[in-house]
Amino acid sequence: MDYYRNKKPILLAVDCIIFGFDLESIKLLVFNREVEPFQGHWSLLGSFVNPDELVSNAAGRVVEECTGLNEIYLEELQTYSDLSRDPGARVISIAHYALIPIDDNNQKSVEKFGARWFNFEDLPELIFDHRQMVEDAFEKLRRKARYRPLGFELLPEKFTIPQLKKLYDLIYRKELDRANFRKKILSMNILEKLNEKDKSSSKKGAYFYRFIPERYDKLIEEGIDFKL
Amino acid sequence: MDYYRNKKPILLAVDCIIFGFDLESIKLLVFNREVEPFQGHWSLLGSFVNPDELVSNAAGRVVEECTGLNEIYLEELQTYSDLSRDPGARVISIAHYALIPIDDNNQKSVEKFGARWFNFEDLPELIFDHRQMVEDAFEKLRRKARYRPLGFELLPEKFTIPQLKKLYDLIYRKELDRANFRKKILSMNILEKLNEKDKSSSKKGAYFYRFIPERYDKLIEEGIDFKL
DNA sequence: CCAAAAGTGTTATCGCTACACCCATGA
DNA sequence: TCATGGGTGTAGCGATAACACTTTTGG
Repeated sequence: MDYYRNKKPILLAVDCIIFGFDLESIKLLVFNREVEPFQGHWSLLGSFVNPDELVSNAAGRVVEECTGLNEIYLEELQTYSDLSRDPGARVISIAHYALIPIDDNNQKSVEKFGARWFNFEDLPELIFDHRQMVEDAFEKLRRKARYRPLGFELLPEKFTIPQLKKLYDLIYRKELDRANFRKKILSMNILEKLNEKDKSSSKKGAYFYRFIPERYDKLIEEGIDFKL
Repeated sequence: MDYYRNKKPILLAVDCIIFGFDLESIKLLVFNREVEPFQGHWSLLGSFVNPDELVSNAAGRVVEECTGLNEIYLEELQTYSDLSRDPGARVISIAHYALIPIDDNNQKSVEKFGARWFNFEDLPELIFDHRQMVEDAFEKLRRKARYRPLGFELLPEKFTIPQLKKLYDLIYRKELDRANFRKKILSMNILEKLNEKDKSSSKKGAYFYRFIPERYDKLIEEGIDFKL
């Protein structure tokens, strides 16, 4: 309490909304809080911002600590500053959201760290205003997916068109037309077809594709309209 | 310096990128800094965030102090946290941008406050990273104008279609087609034609319109595509 | 052989672009 | 009457939506 005597400090934190995709469903990474207040409750991953680091670095640090990944899509969402959002102290949080393809590697890191992937449709109760943050982040993700091919950030190196479509079905919360989706995606010229099939979900099998980074980057600069 | 002894504090501020439109050109509100460092240089309007206020309130307060307006479009842009962005101290700034229709009333408030509208095409040098903030804000404005009819926030109650087109010409940095612009706008059903003409810019005169708030709000919820 | 998913083709319609054209009026 | 900016009409094109059809292969 000494700390508060002369000047009530504003503590600055980051919280990360970490989205993942395992080729089946969209997931959210949360972890079981180890400290009071609200020990044992589910929470987004967060941290205070160190006095000598960038805010974006603080967010990157949090994600890396938990997943082992450090070259992922990470973007600032917005600031949350309600006076009573954290009952323990006056903490202003700058929320960030991240996109991660879930694979066995980072699945392990996550477990070691004590975090857990929840189905996005079926989240547990979260502390503070974290639920609101998640909803805001998802809205932004949907919006942004319209003018930037964000979907790819959530997919592994190799993926099939049906898998990609599945992801967009979930982001847009509606079933897109198979045929039209395929045509639209292929017309963008950012995909390379591989000589390999994924047979896990059908007898015929679906060709794997990978995206061509140069084309992808070019597209982002030009700010293509990605309506599906 | 006592202050720094135990804990290096992070100071939290807001800076406001205030866009205006006077039916001729887009303008930016800046003011001549009264305190060191950089006294006498041009700067965005800003303030430290008080310990007991919302970040968004801090931004609203800044805008109101200077323009007298308090029900304007105001939105968070992003955080700027470079360690050396402000040579005087470690200040993290959460930039906001605002949209204001310029009229005689607020023109006066602005002058009284010692601020000044500059043509957006012809800005003076700004301190710190304020130039970067302005560019980021304008980019966001352009982006956002595509899926939300932001233009109206910059116009007075009554305006003509050519005036509205002029504004979009400037936002998109290209001359749109008169005929198509008109059709697109009118097809959205958010405008009401008035029985009054503006004769200031042509012999024939252009009808005034005003927008219908209910329709406008509905449109925003539905998230209409506003590509022009 | 058949069910089920992958992949291709076809058509009608909508919206956008690029114009050409008409209208009103002050100088 | 004519130059000027406001306002309207339309043909052509390209993208999209909807849906039918073909292909592949394990069970």
